[in-house]
Amino acid sequence: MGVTIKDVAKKVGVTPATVSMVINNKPRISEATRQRVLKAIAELDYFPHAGARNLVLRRTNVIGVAAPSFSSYFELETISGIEKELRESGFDLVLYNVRNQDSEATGLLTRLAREKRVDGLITLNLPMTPTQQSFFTKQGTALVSVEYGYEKFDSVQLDNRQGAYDATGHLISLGHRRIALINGAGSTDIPARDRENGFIQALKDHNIEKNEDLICRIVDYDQKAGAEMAKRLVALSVPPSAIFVAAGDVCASGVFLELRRSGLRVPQDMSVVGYDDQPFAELFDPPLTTVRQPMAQMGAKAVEMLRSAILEQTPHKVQVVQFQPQLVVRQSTANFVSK
Amino acid sequence: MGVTIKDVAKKVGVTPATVSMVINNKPRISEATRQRVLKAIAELDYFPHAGARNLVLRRTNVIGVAAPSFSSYFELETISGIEKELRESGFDLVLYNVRNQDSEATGLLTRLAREKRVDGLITLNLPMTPTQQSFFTKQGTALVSVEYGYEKFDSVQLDNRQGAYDATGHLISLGHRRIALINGAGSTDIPARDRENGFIQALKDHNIEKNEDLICRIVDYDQKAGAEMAKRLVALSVPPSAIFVAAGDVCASGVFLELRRSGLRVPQDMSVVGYDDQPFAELFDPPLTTVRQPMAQMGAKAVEMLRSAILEQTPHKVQVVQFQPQLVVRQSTANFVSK
DNA sequence: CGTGAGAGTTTAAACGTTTTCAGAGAATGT
DNA sequence: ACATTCTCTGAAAACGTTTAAACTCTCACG
Repeated sequence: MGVTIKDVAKKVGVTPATVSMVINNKPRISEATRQRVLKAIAELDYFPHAGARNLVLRRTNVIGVAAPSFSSYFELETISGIEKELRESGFDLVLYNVRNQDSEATGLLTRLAREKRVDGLITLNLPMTPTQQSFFTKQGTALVSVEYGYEKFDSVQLDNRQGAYDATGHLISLGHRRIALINGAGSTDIPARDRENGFIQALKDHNIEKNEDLICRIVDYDQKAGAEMAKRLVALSVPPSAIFVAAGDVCASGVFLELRRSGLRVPQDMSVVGYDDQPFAELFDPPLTTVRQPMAQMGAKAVEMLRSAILEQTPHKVQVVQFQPQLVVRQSTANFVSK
Repeated sequence: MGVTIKDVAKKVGVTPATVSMVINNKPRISEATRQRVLKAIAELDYFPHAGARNLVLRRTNVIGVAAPSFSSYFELETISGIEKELRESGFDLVLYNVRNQDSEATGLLTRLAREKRVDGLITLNLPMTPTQQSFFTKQGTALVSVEYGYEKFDSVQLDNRQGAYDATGHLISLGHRRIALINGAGSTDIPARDRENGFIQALKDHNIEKNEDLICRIVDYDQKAGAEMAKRLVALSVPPSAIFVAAGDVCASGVFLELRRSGLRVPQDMSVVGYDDQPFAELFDPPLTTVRQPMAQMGAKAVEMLRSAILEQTPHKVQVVQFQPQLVVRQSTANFVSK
């Protein structure tokens, strides 16, 4: 059915080896035959069979991207960056939606790697158990992790501590003293932990006492959870004057909804800061002050690191690159006014 | 480096053929050897090399998804549906972001197909030129198109006409007579054309005269374009009392912004209907009435169709499946009140 | 004219599977 | 005991490439 390298070889009156050398730009081919081969390739509309190539070259020019979901802006934007960068280096991208974190994840990813379907892997926002990690190191799989950091693997990280520190600092500089935090709670959620540390550090640096009543931890980062926590905070005998929703903008939207329901105005009655700078953050009423993360760049960087890890033959030296988030001040935060 | 089928054959004291038969559940293997082989496979941690398999089986168990962008909710949700369904049938998914519609797109997609990297292709929201189409038919590539319909290919379509008809009908039933339409304009944009037809049909069915001044066509479906058009509509000597933003919710958000800027309240002064039901539509102030499309289901259906197209050997019979959109009424629409 | 070098091409093995066909025993029937 | 059938396994070719090594020219040089 398909036209093979033999067909073009026969047409030109030459062996497959020669054709192969032309295709791969090998040096010792005369210009005359090169031209004839190229012509035949064009005429026959020949394309090399990727699978056959894999087999002998031991590489696929495919890299895998694994993430626990594709539904959030974070993943979307990062993947977009990855895709673009990959395209330019001639790689294909295969996507893996790794739902639960244990067996299934391992199964899928290791299958990718073991079956030699991919040359390398990028994990996105994906916590790995020690077992999983050791599998990949043992297997020698090239892997770079985005967001999470691991001892043995390259990673592209965000300075979550700093992001939270800046957001909190912004509120403090506006005069707020009672600042609530709504944050993620997962035990494996390192980013959430870092953000919390940044938050606490900012308070400490301004001699504000940490108040456990004002710290909310949620498991699902959705609108509903945000609304619930906002309700709880508003009901406190002395409610906060500002809320930092480190759990993300989606969650912050829930906070907005609940505040409106309670008749509180943003930012006059309550300042709110989000995290992520999702595209809709600007559409909020009022537009949300939030923390932007350079995701497309991170994706591109991850690809760059992965490529060099793949090409490298000397034992790999683990690299960590950290990106800085950026506070985007909009209209959901205002000076504190005492009542 | 990697452990091959030969290694396990040797360990068991049997030939590779036997191991292969065990792996593929071929019938005529004695239970005893089957067990020994399985044991050896587990002990050696053997996984078959995907590339080698491709080569002899002439199939990759990979399908490609091509879309002009991944940034919109539409693509995201559909891909999610595709991924899930694919996973269950043991396929991998490779993503192609096909930016411009001409040469590059053809190049990428045909490469995928010609190099036999994929068993089939799903195009998402991707108009194809006749040249591109004929390439795939000639090549015999299994392909199903989502959103766009083609004579020669299976497709999963949405009844855009009906969606627009319902949205418009909703506004009419609320008493609106001067209804504006903000719609896409691309010459290849069939969905936009269908929505416009649905809009016009609804007017006609209620004896409302079509008014060209109230029909806006935009090229970029973004916030800015939406805002601009809203501005234009508001400035009319007799402005509309309702706007149907068939170009999508993102665009509708621009309309919201502009209306607020002009001091007009939604829905008291202006009813607005969007299209897409993006997750943030519910976060609008007020929550947006819009048209929901069953994207995840469409993705799953596309996979199902593609799979049967791949497996089928008899000359393929083109199938078209149409899904119905659903109007989601929220608070951005209200009864018309004359001033 | 013999030798060596260099350029260009071919030969042949290899990559890791699957599968057809044949072959070796064991079981069955006569 | 012999032919026949059956069950299981092995041998070998095939899939479409790449590449090291070998080969064949042609040409320059002494």
